[in-house]
Amino acid sequence: MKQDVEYKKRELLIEAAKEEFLEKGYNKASLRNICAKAGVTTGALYFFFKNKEDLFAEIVDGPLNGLKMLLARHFREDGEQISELDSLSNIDLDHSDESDMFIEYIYSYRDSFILLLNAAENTKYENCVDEFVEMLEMSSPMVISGMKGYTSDAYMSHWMAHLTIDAFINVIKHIEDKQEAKRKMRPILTYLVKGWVELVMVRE
Amino acid sequence: MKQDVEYKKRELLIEAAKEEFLEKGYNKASLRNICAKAGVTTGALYFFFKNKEDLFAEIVDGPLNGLKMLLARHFREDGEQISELDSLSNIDLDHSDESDMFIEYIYSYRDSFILLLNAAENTKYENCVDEFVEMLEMSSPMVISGMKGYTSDAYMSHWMAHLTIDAFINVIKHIEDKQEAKRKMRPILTYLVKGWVELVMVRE
Amino acid sequence: MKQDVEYKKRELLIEAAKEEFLEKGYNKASLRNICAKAGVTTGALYFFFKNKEDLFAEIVDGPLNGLKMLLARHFREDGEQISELDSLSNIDLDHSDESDMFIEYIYSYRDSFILLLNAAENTKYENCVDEFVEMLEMSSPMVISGMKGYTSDAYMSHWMAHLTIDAFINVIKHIEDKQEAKRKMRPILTYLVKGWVELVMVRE
Amino acid sequence: MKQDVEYKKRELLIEAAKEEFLEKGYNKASLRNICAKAGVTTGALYFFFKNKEDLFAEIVDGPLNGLKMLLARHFREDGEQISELDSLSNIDLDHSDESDMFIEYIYSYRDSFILLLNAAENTKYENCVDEFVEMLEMSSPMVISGMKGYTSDAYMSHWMAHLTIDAFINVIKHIEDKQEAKRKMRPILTYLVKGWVELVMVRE
DNA sequence: TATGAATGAGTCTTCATTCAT
DNA sequence: TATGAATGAAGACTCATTCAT
Repeated sequence: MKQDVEYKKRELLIEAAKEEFLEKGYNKASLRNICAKAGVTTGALYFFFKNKEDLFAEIVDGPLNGLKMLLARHFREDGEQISELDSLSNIDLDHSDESDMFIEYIYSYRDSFILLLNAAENTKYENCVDEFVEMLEMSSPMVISGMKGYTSDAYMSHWMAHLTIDAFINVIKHIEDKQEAKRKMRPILTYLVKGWVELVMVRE
Repeated sequence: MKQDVEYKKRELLIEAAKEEFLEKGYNKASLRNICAKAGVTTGALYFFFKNKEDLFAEIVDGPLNGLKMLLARHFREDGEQISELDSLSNIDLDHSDESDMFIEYIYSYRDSFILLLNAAENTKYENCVDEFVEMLEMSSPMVISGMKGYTSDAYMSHWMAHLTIDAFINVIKHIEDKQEAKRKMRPILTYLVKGWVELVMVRE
Repeated sequence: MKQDVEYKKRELLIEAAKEEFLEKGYNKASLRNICAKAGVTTGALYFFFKNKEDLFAEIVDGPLNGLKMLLARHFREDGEQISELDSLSNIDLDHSDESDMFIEYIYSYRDSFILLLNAAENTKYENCVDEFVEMLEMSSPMVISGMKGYTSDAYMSHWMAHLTIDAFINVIKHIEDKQEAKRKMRPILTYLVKGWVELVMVRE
Repeated sequence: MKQDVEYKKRELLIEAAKEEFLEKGYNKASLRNICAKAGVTTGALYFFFKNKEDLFAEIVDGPLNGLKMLLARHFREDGEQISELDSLSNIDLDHSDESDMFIEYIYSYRDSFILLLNAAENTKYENCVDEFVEMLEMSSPMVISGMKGYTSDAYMSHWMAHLTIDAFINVIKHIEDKQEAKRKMRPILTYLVKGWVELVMVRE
């Protein structure tokens, strides 16, 4: 009973924080406002969270790590799969399933990801996008070098990684409906895969 | 003599402001700090500039408008050129010259553009990128509808515009050397043009 | 115990504010000074009060509204009483009791009223005197038109209202002792009532 | 020629100052604004006027002193006249001519007097009204004591002086047209004179 | 758990005034 | 005469954070 109430206060704070951070960004967001919105006192906030950054982290950290793990696993499996191919023509250009999975995951925490993308300035998360770019960028040489007769162009690898991540970000930011997002993502991804093949892969 | 000194103070303020805005973003940038860095009193800043936003604008507005005008002219000319084509195969995939010109212009005010891209939150410029996306997005239907037998896919037009602008932004943000930037931009642009042709143009 | 101390700080702020506002007027009054006088930090003031105007209002609003209600009731009763008269000669020229009552009320918040009269420039209260003039001015036609054979001169009504209110204001401003104020007010009021009868009432 | 231009600047400053002081009051009036309105630089203002207070004085001091002198002369003559009376019934209740004269004078500098009445807070002129009250208050005993068998009630003398001055002030503040002002003032003055006779004069 | 009073450094901005030119 | 750059103190107000209770 008591616990319910207490738990609720924490939840209320997090919901209020989401709103405030989203509306004003990390810096301009006011803890006072958040407390007021949540109908809670300043002190209470500091019972549940260490400080402003911690409050932000609480909203954002879980989903972000989840996505990182998902991606890491994806890249691992991708590497294993491709290393079994022996011809360029056998590459699977259709990545709809993976794309759908990512969208599925991200959209179940869309609030948090929107926060990460739009309201994380002056936070340790402000460059989190770069991490994803880097993960993608790093994975491609491993994948490609697994193929006979091919090596990857470092620079193009970087830029394709950027474009790919940006494509996801654009979808996440501007399309609210999950199914719609999946649908829109697929053709874009097909185009991007062609980019990887044409620009990044170089015949030795 | 005197004039030199006076002129210098304004310049010093602008230089200090660039540094501070870049380092902390618009919001967190402190006018006190800027004045201190410039070796000037608070009042002096308010002699030269109306307020914080005006100081930021002074750094950023000129270059931004210049680019807008450059782009507007480009799109106009592009439309005229293409409308004379009568076959898809005649489309010029090489946009190196235009690309070089944009890079050339942007890099002559790179400080300002970096500020616009990284430090314009809570400024009237915070969505300036969207304007460029929109300009590009809007220009493509006009260009394509000028070609016999083709029409443009609205959604893909939007996403290609996004990717194209993002590509430029990535270069501007991460490559310091102008010539290097030009060199890197060319193949990316070629790839992007292919995207426009493949994804956006639809046979009627 | 604790409560005493906390309560005191708010009180201290209000007392310091009264002093400062009185001495310098609303505009020139400095919140810093007020806090210093009260031995409190700037933030504390903003915990208790929303802003400068709110601090002023806190001192002044209650007493002012009280007086308005008192007057409203007085005018209502006055109207009822007089409407029962049928001859000018029956008008009661002695308003000592009402006068005493108003003085009594006002002097129990004299600080606040002095503030309203001398230090409310640039405040929403700066024209509060006019409101009282208007109340008085509006009430007289109602009263007079209730009497057979008489109507009121609009212009004289306005000026008598002004003089009447001014008479009270002069007393409040310059006489510190409540009993003294009552005593001084009475003959003045008698004279003023004669003015109402002679100048404002017109035989139809 | 040159002098014309220079003279004009001073005039422009004074006109701009009148506007600004009237609109914002002495404190809130900004010298910068005044200079801007006048199309003149800050330095120029300080060539013509010593400082803010001096600028205000320049607008207000002449008319104010003129009125003081007018009043002083009036009181002197009044004293001489009345001292020749030997009966209360011979007192002239009609002061229209004097009233008209004061109104005439005041309205030829109405801007300045409005400034004195509404915008002189924190100025050495902020209590100038009191001076007039005092002049009037002081003159009446002299006048009355010149009459056989009468003496004046000090307190009532003070309050009648207040009411009389207030009556003028109300007219000046709220009636724009000079002739209208004269007309409105006359009956009020008649009433006030009766007050002086009834309340202030006491049979020995 | 939670309160809420209090901190104090910090924010942007405005101002009357000065002074070398 | 007049400029206009520069001063520097002061203005109201906000903030994340702390702590005795």
